[in-house]
Amino acid sequence: MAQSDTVDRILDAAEELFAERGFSETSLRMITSKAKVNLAAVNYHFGSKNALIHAVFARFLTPFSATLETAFDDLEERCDGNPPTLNQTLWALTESAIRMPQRNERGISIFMRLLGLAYTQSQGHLRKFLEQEYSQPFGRFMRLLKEATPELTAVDRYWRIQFMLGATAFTMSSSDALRDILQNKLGVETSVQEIAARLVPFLAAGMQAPDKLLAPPPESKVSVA
Amino acid sequence: MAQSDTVDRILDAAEELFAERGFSETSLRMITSKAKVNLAAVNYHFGSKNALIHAVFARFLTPFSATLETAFDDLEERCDGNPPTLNQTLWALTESAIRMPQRNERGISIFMRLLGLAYTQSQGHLRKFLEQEYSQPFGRFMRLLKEATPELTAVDRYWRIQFMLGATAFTMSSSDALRDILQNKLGVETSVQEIAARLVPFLAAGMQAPDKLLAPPPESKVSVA
DNA sequence: CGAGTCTTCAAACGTATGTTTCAAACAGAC
DNA sequence: GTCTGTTTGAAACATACGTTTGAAGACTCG
Repeated sequence: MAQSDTVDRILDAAEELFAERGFSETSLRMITSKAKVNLAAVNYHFGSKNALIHAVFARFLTPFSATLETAFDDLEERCDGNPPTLNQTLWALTESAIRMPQRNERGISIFMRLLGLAYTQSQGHLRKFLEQEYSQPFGRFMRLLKEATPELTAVDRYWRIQFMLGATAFTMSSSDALRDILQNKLGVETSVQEIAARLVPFLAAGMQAPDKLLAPPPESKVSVA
Repeated sequence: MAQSDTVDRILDAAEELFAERGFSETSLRMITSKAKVNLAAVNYHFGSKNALIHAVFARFLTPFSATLETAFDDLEERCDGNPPTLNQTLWALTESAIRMPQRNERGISIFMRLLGLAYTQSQGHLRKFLEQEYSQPFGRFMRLLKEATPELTAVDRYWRIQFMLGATAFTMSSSDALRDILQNKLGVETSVQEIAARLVPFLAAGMQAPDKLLAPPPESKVSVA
């Protein structure tokens, strides 16, 4: 074990536990005992718990954002000049995620869940870290979305992007549990690829829905104030 | 102060702090000092921190589920015989949430955020509590969704419901933060009602999207395995 | 081999948490 | 007014946390 596989053992254990239980609900002692590593190793190798959290994200996000950049490059080249469609953009993102080399078969769903938690748990330091570390591919994705939906106002687009993010992060993050339920209730097996194949059309349809209604449909007796 | 307004002061403070910071990130000392109440009062009146969390949810959720039941009653009566449409069902839910009597103007958004956190933070006790306490209106909502989308297979419907839940829970659980970002970037104010008015069409369109694609669109060079 | 560096280990530190204790203050009934 | 049950108060409890320490171990390279 040349260059301390302690670091990787810690990262593996932390990644899994954070995804399962959240950040503040996971203690360093849980991580180190799952990783079969001494408690002090975390502070020795990473400096602090927060720095460990950052490292967990960086280990996945750095190669992923590289993959994503080349996928976007390919896409824009293929469309030469014309802006890529919404479907193409969403698929470029989805395929980049699916095709990332995974440490294990749960890799994607674990990471989706972590991303969801990052957005949801109010860990100020994490949001700051992600923003300043990965603003470029994120901004590029946003720009592609904008060009693919020129009919939307900036505000409408903003909110619909949030809805997409939510549906994706939520579904992917709990997809293990959901897959199990589905198998028990309906006797169906589902792969991450199939979930993505169902999710993308859902997102695209939502993104391109007709204008927002400011009130409930006319059939309804009650109106919104 | 006849019947101990201590209880309500604690509930108010807890509700607000939980929504702001999450459950495990909020200590009893923060709550009691914000409520200007002795620390021991929480355990005296509620028994434990978990029981306090349950009480915060029950205070909102119990009247809400009653409101929701009558909204569903109204809706089904108005449709006499025919199953309500998807839009009608979603709006019945949304309006019931919006029209709930609020303790203050932030009432809805606080509670939406709490619901999002409940789904998102894996607080086992909370999920168990909510499931066994409010399974009836939830089941009824699911049944209405099923009748409103007879064209979907059970599996498709299952996944799309997850997508809807995700978009909703995620958006609501970070809606304050998102609103702030929006206000800073675009200088727009957004009320919960407006978010809902944008969310419902998005969900309805996604729910009724054309059949899932099993592969990326033909323009794409890469195919899913 | 042995000096020097990097890594592990057990133990402790200081702090914060949820919960308990028990006496004091209070309320309403007689 | 006094008694009884309920509510508050300050303090302590036990436990868990992130982090630090300093010595022991392992490894590299001359």
